[in-house]
Amino acid sequence: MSDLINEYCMHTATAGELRGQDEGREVVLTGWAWHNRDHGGLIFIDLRDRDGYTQIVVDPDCVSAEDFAKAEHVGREYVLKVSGKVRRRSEDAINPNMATGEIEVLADSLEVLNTSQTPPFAIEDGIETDETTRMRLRYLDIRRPEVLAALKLRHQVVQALRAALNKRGFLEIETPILANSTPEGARDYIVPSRPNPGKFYALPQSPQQFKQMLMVAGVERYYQIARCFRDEDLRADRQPEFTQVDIEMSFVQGDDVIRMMDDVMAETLSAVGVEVAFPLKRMSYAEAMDRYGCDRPDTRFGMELVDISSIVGNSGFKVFSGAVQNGGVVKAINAKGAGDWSRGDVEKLAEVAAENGAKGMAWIAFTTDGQEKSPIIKFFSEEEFSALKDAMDVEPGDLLLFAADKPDVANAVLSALRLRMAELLNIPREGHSLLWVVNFPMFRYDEEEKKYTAEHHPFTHVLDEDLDIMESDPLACGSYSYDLVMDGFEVGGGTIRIHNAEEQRRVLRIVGLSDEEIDEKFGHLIQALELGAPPHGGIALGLDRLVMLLAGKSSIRDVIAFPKTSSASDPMTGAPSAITGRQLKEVNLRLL
RNA sequence: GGGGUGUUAGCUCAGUUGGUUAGAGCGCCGGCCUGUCACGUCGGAGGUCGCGAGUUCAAGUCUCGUACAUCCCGCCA
Repeated sequence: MSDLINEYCMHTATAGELRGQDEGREVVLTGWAWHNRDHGGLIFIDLRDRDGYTQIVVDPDCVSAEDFAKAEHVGREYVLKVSGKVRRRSEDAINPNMATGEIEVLADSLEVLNTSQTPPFAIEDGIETDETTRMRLRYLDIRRPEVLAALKLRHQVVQALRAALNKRGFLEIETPILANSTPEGARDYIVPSRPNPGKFYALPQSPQQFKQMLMVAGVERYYQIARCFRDEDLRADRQPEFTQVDIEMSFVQGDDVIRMMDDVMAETLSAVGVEVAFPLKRMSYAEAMDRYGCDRPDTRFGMELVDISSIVGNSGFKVFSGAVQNGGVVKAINAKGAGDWSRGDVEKLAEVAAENGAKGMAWIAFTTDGQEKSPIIKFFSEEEFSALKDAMDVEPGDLLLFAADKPDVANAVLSALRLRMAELLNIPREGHSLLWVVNFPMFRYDEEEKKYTAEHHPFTHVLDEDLDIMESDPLACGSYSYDLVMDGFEVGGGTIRIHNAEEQRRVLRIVGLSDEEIDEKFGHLIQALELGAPPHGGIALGLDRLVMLLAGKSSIRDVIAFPKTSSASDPMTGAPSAITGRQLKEVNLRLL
């Protein structure tokens, strides 16, 4: 393989591969001039390609006067072809900070393949240039080693996943990009159909229905590196188009897919040098909510939520006792190391609580010199306060933060505070922590829409033991569902699907569809289930997020070759842009 | 749709209570330099302070609006 890198092209070696053992080799290198150090009578050019860089020495005794003159005028990012001999550097000239620092290439000829304007930002790691500028000239940005490294890592992850799936008998199959609008879920990107005036395709939010059809088709094991589209507002970890590793398999039940993915992920992470203990730990959705207030907990640190409703539920502090009496809970976290914070700094945290729906945020500080500070201690009896301290494992230097509200609000508030405190206290979060969060509830109740919706999606198989209570008590139904959580991010999610047409109808009725709507919108799916659908299930990995975390980046833009800005535009190409009146007319559209 | 932050030289930033000709580092251009590797050294150029209004004798600085970027909430089955 490595020999083939230097075939079919101008160079005979890459700038990053030369070492001491290559001494004496006659080589031709091509690449970009990174630094040009002109000493008057001797010129050093660092020549960079995608592998690394090598120092070129241009000595007037070894090249023609013409080539030496060319070398004097080589600017940043000039494209060069250099022939010469690999030479071991003298001891005092060895650069230990450079992979190729033991050698240099003494040029015997130099050709400028192309000149370059001076780039607006340095082509090197660690720059702080505004992202818009980098994205406008993304091809320059990708020349920077750290950006290219992220794309290389992405490639390795994809290849490792493919290898792991291939050897387990999965077939890689492509599904349509021009698909149908889905009635529920995110907003679709829509594409007008010229031969069908007034009708539109939708770009797929995921190949969900197609992959289920492939199972009905008898493919048995399928995967796809699938581009997906959602027309919703962006975030650091959300782009309008993103990539899922979409996986589906037949004749599975229960935790079969989880067990398969444990092996696939073990092989994939190992291939990129990340060692994690497999099989991964599993945690029920209920336990994740209870301990972390969140269905995608970052388990690299503690500061877990503690339910203290039974301790303070009858206390004199009306906020706490009132919350419990109204069916709510009182939970708290212990932020160790924040006990000496100023009152002002603590009160600022209340903003985080408020953003997440809290009406206020109670706190108790235990200073390192043994004092207890808080506006609320006076409301507790000695027994209550003592039991509280026991429950929260209090020591001097601790700060307790409380949330008293409906369970979902209290969880959301403390989950956000937990993450914020980890950040503010610089709690170490090195390495990676992966786990499965399993058994999500099948339904949740949407207060605004006044109806039930599917927690994962309406194709999820209800737990066998809950099938009988689906209509009578939907919220009590569990499901065969699993999220792969890594470092506090959902990097994958899947379910065992419904393969029984009648169960599928029942679920769709519960989420508010009439029989007519079911036939209209999901008729093809129901029919497929009626034509011999095997039991099946699968998962989709968020490739961008997975690679982002493995690359240690904080935005998926850093692991996408050509990402979009937060307004979903591309500064390089200018997309999206206006189209001509003729184009509009051809697809029967008129702008408002 | 809402909130926070930002926008000054090619890049990263500073710019005091509103007050003379808006600064620095890096980069760039020119000269010198045979062992540098963030080369060194001497000299030089480079600005519609995002855009538009307003207040004022006077606006980079204050007010309002707006554009773009970024983070978050809503949204993302």
